[in-house]
Amino acid sequence: MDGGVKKAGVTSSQVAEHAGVSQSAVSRTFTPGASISSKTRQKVLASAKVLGYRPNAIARSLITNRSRIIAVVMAYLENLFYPDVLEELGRALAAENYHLLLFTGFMDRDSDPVFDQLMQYRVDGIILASTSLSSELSEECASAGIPVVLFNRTTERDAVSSVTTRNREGGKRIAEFLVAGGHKSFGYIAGLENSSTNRDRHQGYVEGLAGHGITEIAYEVGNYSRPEAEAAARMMFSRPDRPEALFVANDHMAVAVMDVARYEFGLKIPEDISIVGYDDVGPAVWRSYGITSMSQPVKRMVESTVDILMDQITSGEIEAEHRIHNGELVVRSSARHPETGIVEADGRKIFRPKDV
Amino acid sequence: MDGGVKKAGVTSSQVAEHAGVSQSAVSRTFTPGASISSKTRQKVLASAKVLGYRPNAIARSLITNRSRIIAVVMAYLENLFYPDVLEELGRALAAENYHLLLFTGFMDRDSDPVFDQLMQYRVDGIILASTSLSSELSEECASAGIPVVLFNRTTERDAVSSVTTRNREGGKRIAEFLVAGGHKSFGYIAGLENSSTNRDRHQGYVEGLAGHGITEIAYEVGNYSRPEAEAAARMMFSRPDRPEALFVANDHMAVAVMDVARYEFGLKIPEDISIVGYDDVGPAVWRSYGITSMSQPVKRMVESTVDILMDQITSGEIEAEHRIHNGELVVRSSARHPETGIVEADGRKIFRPKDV
DNA sequence: CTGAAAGCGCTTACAG
DNA sequence: CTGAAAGCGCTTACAG
Repeated sequence: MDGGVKKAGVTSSQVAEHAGVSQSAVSRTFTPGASISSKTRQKVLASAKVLGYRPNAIARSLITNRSRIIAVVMAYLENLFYPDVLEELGRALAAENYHLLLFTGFMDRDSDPVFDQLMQYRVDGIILASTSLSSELSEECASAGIPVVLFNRTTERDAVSSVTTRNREGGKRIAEFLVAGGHKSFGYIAGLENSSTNRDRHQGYVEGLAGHGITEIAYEVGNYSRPEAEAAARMMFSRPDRPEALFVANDHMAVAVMDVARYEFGLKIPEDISIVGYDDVGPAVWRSYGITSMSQPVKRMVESTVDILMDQITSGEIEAEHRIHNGELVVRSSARHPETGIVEADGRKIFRPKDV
Repeated sequence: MDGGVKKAGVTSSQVAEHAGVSQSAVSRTFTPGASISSKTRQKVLASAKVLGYRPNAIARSLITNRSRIIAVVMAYLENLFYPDVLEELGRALAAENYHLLLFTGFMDRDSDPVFDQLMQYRVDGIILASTSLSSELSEECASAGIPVVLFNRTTERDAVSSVTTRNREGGKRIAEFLVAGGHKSFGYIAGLENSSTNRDRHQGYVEGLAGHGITEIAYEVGNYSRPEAEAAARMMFSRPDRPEALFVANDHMAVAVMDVARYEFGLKIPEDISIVGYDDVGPAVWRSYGITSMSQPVKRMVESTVDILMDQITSGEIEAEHRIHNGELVVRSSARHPETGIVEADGRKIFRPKDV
């Protein structure tokens, strides 16, 4: 009965003694690429097994100055896009033998304490995947010599690496789609107004519509939050000039907007109103919603993110890099279809106008 | 231009030199409760600020034998219940000054490599919040002297701490509700058949129905996966003896089942079929689904989990503890309402039969 | 309250 | 290929 007492944890010295070799030999056995004879190695491995030895990653970190830990800051996970990203990150980092220290659940912009924690753990890299964290934080990290990648956002100054999709082109594509669908009046429900994703998507939408001589766009703000999106939708649908076509800045909000449209205003989708979203995530795919939505290729975005990090960690060079991926406008049933421009690809319907 | 070069990181010795005190004094300044004069403390703090010093948590861990890291193993995040839990855990652990090392994105039962990682980082505690991990793993951890809490599941032998809700009572309550609603035929769509949640919910359901002389229950398996739940629903709805009332083992599956019912079989909910779920999470609340569902009090469950962990860490005693919370059957529109037993509480409709 | 010193469990030149 | 030794950046008795 040794239950209840925390085992001391067996050390390399104990293994060394048991195997009749030096502590160095034990260390080399567990260091890939270290020079060690197979015979010694076998002896060590055998003893390690008997004693239940595992190298202490903490001690290793201290001396190598590498923690093999990547911090991921993700303020909220309600939007299924983020859990998706997180799962993919878990996979990708594990494949590189890195671990994921998650910072989530604080809902503020007060990121200084977070930063402090990151620094104390000497993380090897940082992924900022939340739209509501300060740009300062990221630059602070970068200037501390820790590789940082912004996921799905950028900062004004582009001193920090980022991975995004062509949000402006996405907004524009959506405008083209809605115009091609024969809609006459347009609206936009914004996300966080000072986020780069919202800014770019909105700008592209405005430009796209302007290209067809349309300059009036009904506008409400949902701040990427479900309740706020509902409120925005109520405002939008109460307008005397309720638009025929609505671009909602992400799917998380679009779902809420559709529910308000159907169950509070009795609107039929897409007969009474066409709705297009962004992210192509979770509920967007479900039959109840079937949202026509710009996709963001999560898997490739995550790959790029980890790529940049690994590059910077191994090279020691921190040079800002910006990887921009392409999305597709996946066509489902939440918006009227245009007569042309819809093609089949990978079993999905995609909007690809000829002139693009 | 020092960009590109990883800064060495300033140490306590450097701060000591700068402040003209011993390295011990610096350490004491950053150790809450250590005996240090306010004067020395101020000097140290000033120097630390100038130099940008932060204690190295890795070095601290090595000597204190406390990493202040809790590992959370959560195989998949698709079911919004888990991101919810994760966010809450992030908050609760941060409040205790602990950090969250997340293991996710591997979709198998092969948890041995995970275990190895956990051990190498000398985590202070482990939360197992995924239904697909082996019971072995958890006992292995426990026997290694690391506090482990199973979240939302139990094992046969109850040597490992757990936090759950009364799943059997929940299943029973659902049976009572459906019987009270006047349904005559019943079905069940199971989650992972060997998971404790599924076993208990199913058992309670069966017992509850048996109490009313009902022993025939149409049965399909959805394994807590969306595509499998869809397949199960198709089987269920194709039966000549399609049940009037269906209990789906969690909301994640219930959403999929509702979509299949409505859009593939043209069934009206709840007119043609009543559906009840479990978890009371995310989409359950949305108007498109409005699922009548047993709630699991995530916040309180998380509090209990962190509580148990903190107790065991500080006391050094690892004694299995089982906390069981109560849920409520939250009544919405996915199932026919009984004439009596529905009460209002906290602005929600709850099913609470008198004789319970 | 303060400092000198030992030591946490490793990695890695260095010399053989 | 191997071992003795230094050292990573801290905490914490110990003595004053």
